[in-house]
Amino acid sequence: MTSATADAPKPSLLELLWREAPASPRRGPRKGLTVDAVVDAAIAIADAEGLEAVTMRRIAQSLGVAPMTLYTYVPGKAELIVLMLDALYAAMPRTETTGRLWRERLAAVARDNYAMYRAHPWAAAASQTRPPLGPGQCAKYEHELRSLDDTGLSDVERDDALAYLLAFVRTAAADAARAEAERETTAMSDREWWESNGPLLAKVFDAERYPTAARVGQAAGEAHGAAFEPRHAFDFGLERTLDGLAALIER
Amino acid sequence: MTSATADAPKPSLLELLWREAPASPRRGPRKGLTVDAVVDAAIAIADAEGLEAVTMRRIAQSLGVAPMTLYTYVPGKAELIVLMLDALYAAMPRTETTGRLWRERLAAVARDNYAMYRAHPWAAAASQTRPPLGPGQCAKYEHELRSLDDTGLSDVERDDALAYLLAFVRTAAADAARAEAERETTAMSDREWWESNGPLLAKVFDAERYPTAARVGQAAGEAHGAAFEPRHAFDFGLERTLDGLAALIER
DNA sequence: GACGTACTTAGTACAATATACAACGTACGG
DNA sequence: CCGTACGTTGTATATTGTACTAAGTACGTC
Repeated sequence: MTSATADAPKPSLLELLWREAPASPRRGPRKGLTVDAVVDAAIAIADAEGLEAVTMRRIAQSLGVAPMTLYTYVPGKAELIVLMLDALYAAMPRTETTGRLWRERLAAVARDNYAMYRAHPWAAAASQTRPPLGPGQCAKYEHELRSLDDTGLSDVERDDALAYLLAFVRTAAADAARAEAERETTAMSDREWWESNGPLLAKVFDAERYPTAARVGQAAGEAHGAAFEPRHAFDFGLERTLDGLAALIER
Repeated sequence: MTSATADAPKPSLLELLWREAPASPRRGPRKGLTVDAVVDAAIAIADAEGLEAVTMRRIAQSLGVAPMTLYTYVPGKAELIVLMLDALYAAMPRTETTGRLWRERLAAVARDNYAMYRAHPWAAAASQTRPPLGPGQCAKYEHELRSLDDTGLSDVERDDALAYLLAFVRTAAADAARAEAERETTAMSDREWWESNGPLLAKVFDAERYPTAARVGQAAGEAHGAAFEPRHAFDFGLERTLDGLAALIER
C-alpha cells in the first residue's frame, strides 16, 4: 500500500437519491458534471434508444467525458438506474382529483402511471415493487396513498391496495412496451407470420385435442386484429382491478 | 464463395418448439445430443444458479461439448429460452377441478402457475404475455381456458380474463423471486439497513410533508415484519383479482 | 506566496458475453 | 470406394461493466 489513503466514505445509494453529498472538503479540480447531468443524459438515451443502449460508454460519450469519469458521480450502473427511476417518479404529472369518488381517483392514479411508463418504456422493465425511498418515490407514494382516503381501509390495507394497483399498471405497461418493441424489430407482420407459419401450425396443432384453445384463440385474435392488443388489456384489466378493490372497499 | 452450398433451411422457432425437424438427409457424423438434452441442461442450470448463470459456455460445459456445438441444435440463446419456458409449461402439474365452482377452479389455476414460477424463479422473469404457440403453451392454454367454462363469458372475454389472471400471477411470482434474490445477495438484514440508513432518512424525509406516507409506510412495515412480504402480496392480490373477475362473471 | 495533498479525470486492462467464421473429421449416397 | 454434406470445435471479434494506475488540478495550510 502506498499510503494510508483516507478511504473515501463513498456515498450510499440513499445519500445519492436525496443528493446529500457528505460535504466533501472540495479539494482538487472542480467537478465538470453533476449527478443530475449524468442521470438526465442516461434518461435521454434510454428514452431515445431503449434501456439496452444505456451503457456507461454511451453516457460518457454523450457528456463528452471518459467512461470512468462517471464513476465519480455514481457508484455503478445499478445505482444509476435507480436514480433514473426516482427522477422519473419525481417529475411525472400527478392528476389532481380531490373531491372525486375513490374509483375515479384510483383510475387517475393508474392512468398517470401508465402514461409515465408509456412515455419511458424502459422504466416499466426496470422498476421494481419496492423501490428505494428516494424523494421522487416518497412524493409519489404520498400522492397515491391520498387517493385511498375516506375508503374506510386500514393503513395496511391501503398499502396493499396501492401496491396491487401499481403492480398491475407496471405489468400492463411492460407488456405493451415489449409488444411494441417486438413489432418494431420483427420484420414480419402478423399476416406474413401466418403465411409462413400457418401451414406448419395447422399440421401440428391438434384442434381435436385442444378445441377450446382453438376456438377462443381464434376469437380473440380476430377481435383484436392482432395476437395481443396492449391498450385493450390495460382497459380491461383496470376495470377488473378497480372492481376487485371495490369488493374490499364497499363491503 | 467456395461452392453453391445448399443453404441449410435452418429450422424456424415453431418447428423447433414442436420438434419438427425437416428430416435432414442424415449425412455426416451422428448427432451426439438432442434439443431436449440442451433444453434440460439449461433448465437445470437456471434452476440451480439463476437465469444469469445460463450462458452458452456454461451449458456446453455441463454437456461436455464445445460452446459452438449448441448452435447446431438451437439457433441462438433467445430461442433456447423460449424452448425452456415451453418445456416448463408442458411439464407443470395441472390441478383437476372439474365439478368445482368457477372461483375455486380459477384459484387452482393461479396457484398452479404460482407454484411453477416459485419452483423455477427464472421463468417468471423470462416469460412473456404472449408466448409462442409451443406444445406446452397450447396444453396449458386449453386446460386453463376450461376453468372458465360455464361462466357465461364470451370467448373473447375468456381470453381477456385468463390473460389478466396469469399476468397477475406472473408479476407476483417475479416480485417474490426478486425479493428473495435480494435477500440472499444483500449482506444486510432489515435491521442493519435501518441502523445504517435510519438517521439519514430521518433527517431527509419530511414527515410533515408526507404524513400519509410516513404513517402507512410504518404500519405496513410493522404488519409484515419486512419491507415487502411476497406471499401476503400474492394472497391479497389473488382475492382481489378473483373479486374483480366475479364482477364480470356474476353481473 | 508556495507547497503538499486530496480529489477529479483519463488511459489501459481484464474478464465475460454471444456468436461469426473456417478448419477438421465423419459417415452416408452414389 | 470416394466425394460431399454435415456435425464439431478452435479461434476471433465486438461489446459489456469496472478495477487499477497514472496524471493533472486547486484548495488548506504554512
